[in-house]
Amino acid sequence: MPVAAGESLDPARTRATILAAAEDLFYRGGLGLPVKELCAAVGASKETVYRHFGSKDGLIQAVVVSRSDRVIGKLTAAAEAGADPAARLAAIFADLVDWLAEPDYLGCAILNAATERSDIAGPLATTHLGRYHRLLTGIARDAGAADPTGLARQLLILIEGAIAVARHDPDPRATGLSAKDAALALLRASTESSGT
Amino acid sequence: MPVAAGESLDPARTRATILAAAEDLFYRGGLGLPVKELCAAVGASKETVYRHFGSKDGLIQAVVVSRSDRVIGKLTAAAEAGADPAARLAAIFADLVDWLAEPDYLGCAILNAATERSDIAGPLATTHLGRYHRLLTGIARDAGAADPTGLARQLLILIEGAIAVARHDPDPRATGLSAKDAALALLRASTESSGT
DNA sequence: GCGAGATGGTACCCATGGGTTCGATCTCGG
DNA sequence: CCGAGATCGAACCCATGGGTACCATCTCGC
Repeated sequence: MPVAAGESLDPARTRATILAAAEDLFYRGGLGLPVKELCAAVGASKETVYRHFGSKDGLIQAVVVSRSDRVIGKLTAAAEAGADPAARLAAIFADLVDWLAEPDYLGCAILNAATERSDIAGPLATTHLGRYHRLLTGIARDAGAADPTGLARQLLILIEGAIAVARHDPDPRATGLSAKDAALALLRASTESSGT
Repeated sequence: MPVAAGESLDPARTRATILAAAEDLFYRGGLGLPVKELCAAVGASKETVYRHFGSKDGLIQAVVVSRSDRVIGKLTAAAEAGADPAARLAAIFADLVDWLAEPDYLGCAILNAATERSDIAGPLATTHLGRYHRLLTGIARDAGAADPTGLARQLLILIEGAIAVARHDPDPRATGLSAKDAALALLRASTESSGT
């Protein structure tokens, strides 16, 4: 299915198609994927890819940014769903558990990219984790935690830890549930000691 | 400093030297390091490297196995140092904090390798985390936790989470300390609810 | 001192893969 | 209906890097 076969020949759409395919293929097979294979998968020519992204490094950067935006967006939505902070946190961890248990789960795409290409993805990973931490801090603050940023740091550690461990775990669901239990226990402990 | 310049020309020693250098260089720059550069760094010829390790993949495998053995060994020693379980756990996390704060800290070499070459290092990472979990389970059991394997899973998540987050954190020490606090809190909670 | 095995150094082979170029084709706005 | 821009496909260029071959040299045990 070529990018522009009988279709609208829309550059923006072409770019989006390539970006989506790259995001998927890079996640599944690593950033070492040859551009040629990406082209074959998406039915695009190398010239088109390089016209839209300049270089493979540019493509990698675009992929990571896109991924981070989507993850944070989805997370923000999940965090706004529940009424009380505990429920919102539980919702976030429930989503996490489901994700970890997916058969083609392969860890955090952003941190994976940072490992493979720290020059490009390292700073993006820092930004990503910063956004993540800010989001969790909001929840911790709403819950009335004594030290919101500290609790948020612990929650972030639990999330990323579960993401890392589940990848090489025979029972990823159990790992996710353990993280969830720990998160709720820490939230409880943090709110008990201070005022409601 | 060539491997066998005026020295003992001992194959085992040569192998160990190459392995140590590869472990260091792979950690700092990733597994993409050309064999040629490793040779230049250690003063060995490619022929020697390939005679000892067969292929670059063989070298990578040997490096990861070596690293896992050393980490588990060091950890076992740290876990046997303290008297009571809480102290042993605190010692493990204290070491962790120091490690995370090192200037050239770059995350867990084994999980990094698994990200770059899951075909080789993936199974080794699973084994590594299994060993880690077993070790923590021992501590949790000694501490009288209600669910030793569950608590151990949480502790492992905290450790690996801190390792992952600290890598892209402007304040890695704070991240390590947060993980330590969380670990001790979870240990306390887990032992309070059951009998001493 | 002498032969076997280990090593360094170098040159080499070749597959891979990023990036470019060019011509033919297609779509769309004017 | 026609030109501008987008696209495909394929050929091409070239740097990189894994792996091999060869040779001189060195060490060590006999």
